Amino acid sequence: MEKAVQKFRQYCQDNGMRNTPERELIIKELYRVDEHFDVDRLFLRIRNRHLKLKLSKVSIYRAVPHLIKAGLIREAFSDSGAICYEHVLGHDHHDHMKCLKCGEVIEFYEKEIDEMQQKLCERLDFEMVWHVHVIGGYCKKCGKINKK
Amino acid sequence: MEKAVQKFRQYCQDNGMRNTPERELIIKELYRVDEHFDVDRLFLRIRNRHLKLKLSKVSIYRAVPHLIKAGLIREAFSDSGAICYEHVLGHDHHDHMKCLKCGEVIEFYEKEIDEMQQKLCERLDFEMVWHVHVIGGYCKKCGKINKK
DNA sequence: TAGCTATTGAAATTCAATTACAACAAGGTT
DNA sequence: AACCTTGTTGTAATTGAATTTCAATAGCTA
Repeated sequence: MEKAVQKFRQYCQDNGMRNTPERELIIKELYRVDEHFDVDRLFLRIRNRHLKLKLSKVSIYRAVPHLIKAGLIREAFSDSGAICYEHVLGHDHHDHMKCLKCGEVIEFYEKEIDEMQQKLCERLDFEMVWHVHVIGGYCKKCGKINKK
Repeated sequence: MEKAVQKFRQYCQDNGMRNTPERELIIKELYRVDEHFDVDRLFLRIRNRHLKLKLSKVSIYRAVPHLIKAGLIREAFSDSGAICYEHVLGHDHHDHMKCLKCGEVIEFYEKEIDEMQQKLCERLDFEMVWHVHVIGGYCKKCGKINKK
């Protein structure tokens, strides 16, 4: 977590930005829990945990693009309208499955898929910056039966 | 195109729904042009082409889930807030690359990636219903130089 | 410490998408 | 063919995520 704060401080330096308590609070709360989150969820978490401090939701919205550029978080998938993010620091790259019934999110990593993707891009002269690979379906528990 | 209309009529029958001129108009305009589209773009296309007819945008919003279930269209990717759809009928499955500079959308299909994805799901006992695989980056034309 | 300017929070705004509701019409029933 | 049930439509209001505006505030550097 401290690593994340450090990295963001560096990012601020490099980009003529200021390091503010609000941003540090966001990053600390962000990295305190290793879960997918959207802006609203993170906002509520901060509100509940730091009752003394006030932090506007707008500041989180404003911080997100920087956090992404700084390499702290990335978009994971979107969930009923809101974008869900996840940690990057200390996490290997992975993609997601999402159960359409219970909502569970399963992380997966297939080296070979990633490699083929990379080769494909090279073949097409396409310089990949990011990719999203989400699989929707029914998890082991929810199975084929209750598709609803 | 007529095939699409037919298929939707069948879908209506099967689901106790009514076949209306509005829905047929949507499908016809939808299948007249083979392009990615979002609700707003489709709405404007219909408005401009059929000046005499009035069709509410809400009707398109309401039709979309049915068109998806009926197997006529599917979500392709989302583009600055709005969801983009594409034809399913008469199109092989494919995924998308999107140039971050010029916005060009490149369709790709890698049999092996799809197969590995399928195997992965079987291994995890996950019943895949859909998947999204979008690669963002810079196309051949926009190259590495002008990243913005 | 002064001062430039990035950052903040509150409120207003945008924009896609959904919902409420009254009028309408499709299509089976008599 | 008129009737009636009920799915569908359009208008307008509403939701909800995300962005913008703007005045007040506070980092940072000289």
